[in-house]
Amino acid sequence: MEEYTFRPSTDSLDDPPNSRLFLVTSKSIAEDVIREHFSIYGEIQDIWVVKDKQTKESKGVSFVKFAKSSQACRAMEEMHGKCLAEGTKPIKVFIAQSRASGSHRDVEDEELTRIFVMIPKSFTEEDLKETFKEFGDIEYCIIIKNKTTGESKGLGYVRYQRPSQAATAIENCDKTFRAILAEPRNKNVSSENEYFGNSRADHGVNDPGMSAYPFDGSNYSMGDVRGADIITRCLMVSSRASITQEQLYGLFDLIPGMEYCEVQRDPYGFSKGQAMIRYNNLGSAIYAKEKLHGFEYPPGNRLAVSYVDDGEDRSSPVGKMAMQLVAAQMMSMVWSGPAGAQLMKTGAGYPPPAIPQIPRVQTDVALPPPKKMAPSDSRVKERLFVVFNPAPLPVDVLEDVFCRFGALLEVYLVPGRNVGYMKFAERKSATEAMAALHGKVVNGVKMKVMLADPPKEESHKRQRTY
DNA sequence: CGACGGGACGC
DNA sequence: CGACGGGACGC
Repeated sequence: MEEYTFRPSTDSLDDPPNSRLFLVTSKSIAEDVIREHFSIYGEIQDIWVVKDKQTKESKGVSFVKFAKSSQACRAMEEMHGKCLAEGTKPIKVFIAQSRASGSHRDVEDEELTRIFVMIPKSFTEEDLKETFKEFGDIEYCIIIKNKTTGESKGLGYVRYQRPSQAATAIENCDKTFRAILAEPRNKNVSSENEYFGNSRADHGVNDPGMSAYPFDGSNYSMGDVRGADIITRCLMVSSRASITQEQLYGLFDLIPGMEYCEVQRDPYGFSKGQAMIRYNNLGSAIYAKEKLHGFEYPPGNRLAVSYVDDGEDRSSPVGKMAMQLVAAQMMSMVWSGPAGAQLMKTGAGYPPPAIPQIPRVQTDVALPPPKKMAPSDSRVKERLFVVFNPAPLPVDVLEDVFCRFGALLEVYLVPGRNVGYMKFAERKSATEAMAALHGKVVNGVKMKVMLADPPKEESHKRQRTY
């Protein structure tokens, strides 16, 4: 263990980065004079006038620690070259070198005015400028692109006129941009990089198309549209393997509007492998039939879904034709995707019935309906640690499943491992997701769902500037 | 038992 | 030229 060392709680040396000023003044300038002139720029956490140990005389050097980098930068910009008292020399003001660096070279504006951001691939340089101009005068914006295809890499630089503007952007822009100060271009890779070439650019690890994702239910072709079919809100599900009420409910409830679900039982209480499902609207029933007929659930067990005559009055030929017309339109829409939906909208003269999302998950647990993800700048209140067997589920499936308990912030899969983390903005959402999903199977993948241990406190190598 | 990311610029 | 002190009481 280390010796006990005193760690001040308020100003941790240079936290946040670039929040401390280095002043060169006349030796007659005292702390109170500095405070007088600098406190208007923000919250001063510490002022230290360096003095000779013996004589106690000022060495004409001081440090001023602000709460924020933007405050320190502003003070530097405004105060550099000013005189703090009659007959004293103009002061010099710089951002202090970080204590650890050991260097006493002046920190130049060049290093303080350019930020590096992560942006959507669709962002143009104009988009970038529009987004970041609210924080200050932009000198230029550049997006890093693939040199051959011209495609954006989702990274950009924004150069501001002044350090305080760059600092303000880093402090206040949306967290999803991950804004940090850009490393200066010149002084590049020499010391801390490996000797073997570039590497590190593209680890193409998690290819979603290749992921171990045994069943997604999307490839099963639909049944023919036969005029003789009766179409009802009521469905019969047949399965050779026995399925519990809860499993079936969870599966068919993925389509909104289910109002009845019951597994048929024989006199001994065992499932006969048949169940009745009813939806409160025809569209959902049609959709369920087309999507779940032939669906493998559990994996290897193909479900058969058919319409059941529910005794509803269908005697009117007009009514029957209308229903079948609706059914045919919906199926063509499913076949041809959104374009078909557009055609139908204009062709039929009335808006199509709402089509639920394609069920992407099959699971042995009844899931609540999906909820919105938490805002991306929310604080992480709880993390779940999930172990997958035999292989991780795709991120989009995990988002779909874990978001249903609310406040899901992010899904992170550890590359090359069968584990991942689910970040939540609410503790309750996390614990409810854990209670509902631990030990359960989704798309053939069994999950262990536990509270994550706190991340290991690594040395603050990567400094964040907010 | 399984465990902690992501991001760098043709001079 | 102009660069690194102070000093502490909890889960």
